[in-house]
Amino acid sequence: MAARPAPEKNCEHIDPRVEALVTDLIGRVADKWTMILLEILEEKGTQRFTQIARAVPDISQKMLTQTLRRMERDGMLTRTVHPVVPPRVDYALTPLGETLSEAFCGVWMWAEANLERVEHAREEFDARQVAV
Amino acid sequence: MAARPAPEKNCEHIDPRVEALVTDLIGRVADKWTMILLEILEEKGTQRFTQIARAVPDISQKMLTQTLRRMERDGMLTRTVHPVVPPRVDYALTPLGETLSEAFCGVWMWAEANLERVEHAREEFDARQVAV
DNA sequence: GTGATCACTCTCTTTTAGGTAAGTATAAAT
DNA sequence: ATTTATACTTACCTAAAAGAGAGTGATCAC
Repeated sequence: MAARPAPEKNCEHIDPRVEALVTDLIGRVADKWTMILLEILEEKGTQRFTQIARAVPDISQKMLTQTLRRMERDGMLTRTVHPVVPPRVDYALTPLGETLSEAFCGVWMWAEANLERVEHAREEFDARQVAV
Repeated sequence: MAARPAPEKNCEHIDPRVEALVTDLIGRVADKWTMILLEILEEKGTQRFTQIARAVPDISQKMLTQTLRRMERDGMLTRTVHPVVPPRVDYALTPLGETLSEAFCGVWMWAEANLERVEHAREEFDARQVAV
C-alpha cells in the first residue's frame, strides 16, 4: 500500500429496482433513533428497556418501543422476554445489527470530525442571507 | 492527517455535549433526500436544478429546493447563479460534501449487501406475529 | 391495602413533512 | 402576440410522525 488508494468510491447503483429497494431500506434505517439505539447496544451490549430509556433521556417511551420493535422486525436485534414479575425484557444486537452499526460508524466519525466546519458554513450562509 | 489503514471501530462518544451536537447533525444529514442528492452529485458532478430533478423523478420541486438550500447552508454544496436568461444555477459538492458522501458509502453498501437478510427477517417476524 | 416496579399499550393532541398548484421575471423563438 | 424555458417562491392542504399522559397486570415489600 503506497499512495493511499482512496477509500472505496465504487458507490454505483446499476439496477434501478435494486436502487429503489436500497433507498427504501436506507429510509427506514437512516433514522436518528435507530442510529442511536444501534450505538448504545453496540457500546453497552445487552440492555433492558429501562436501561436504554435512561441512556437516551429525551426519547419517549412510545418512540423507544416503536424503534425497538421495528429494529427487531428488521433483524437488527433480538428481544427476549423473561416471564417474571415485574417483567424483564432484554435487547441485544444481532450480527446483522452489528454490521450496520459498523457501517454507520463512518457517519458518526464524519459528524464528529466536521461539526465545526458545518457550524461555520451555517454562520457564513446566514450572514450572507442577512446581508442580501 | 495520517492515512487510515482500516475502518476503525472505536465509536465512543465521551463528552455528552459533543454527543448531543453530533446527534443533532446526524439528524439533519441522515435524511433520505440528502443522501440521494449527495450521491447524484458525487456520481455526476456539477448539475443544474432541472438535471437533478430529472435524475430523481419522484422528488417534488419544493423538496428539491428545500434540500438543496439546506445542504448549501450546511456547506455540503455550492450554488452558483449565472445571471442569464433563462436562469442557470449550478450545484456542485464541496470537499465537505464529498467526504460525507464517502462516509455514507458504507451504509449504501451495507444496505445493498443485506437487503435480502432484512427482507427475510421481516417475513419471519411477521409470520411469528400472526402465529401468536 | 398501599405503593413500587417493569414494560409496555392506548388515546389524544400537536408538530412536521410533504404534495399540488399557481405565480414571477426575462428574453428569445415562432 | 404568444409561447417556451428556467429556477424558483408562495399559499394552501393533507397525512404522517411524534409527544404527553393515563392506564394495565402481576407480584412483592411494607
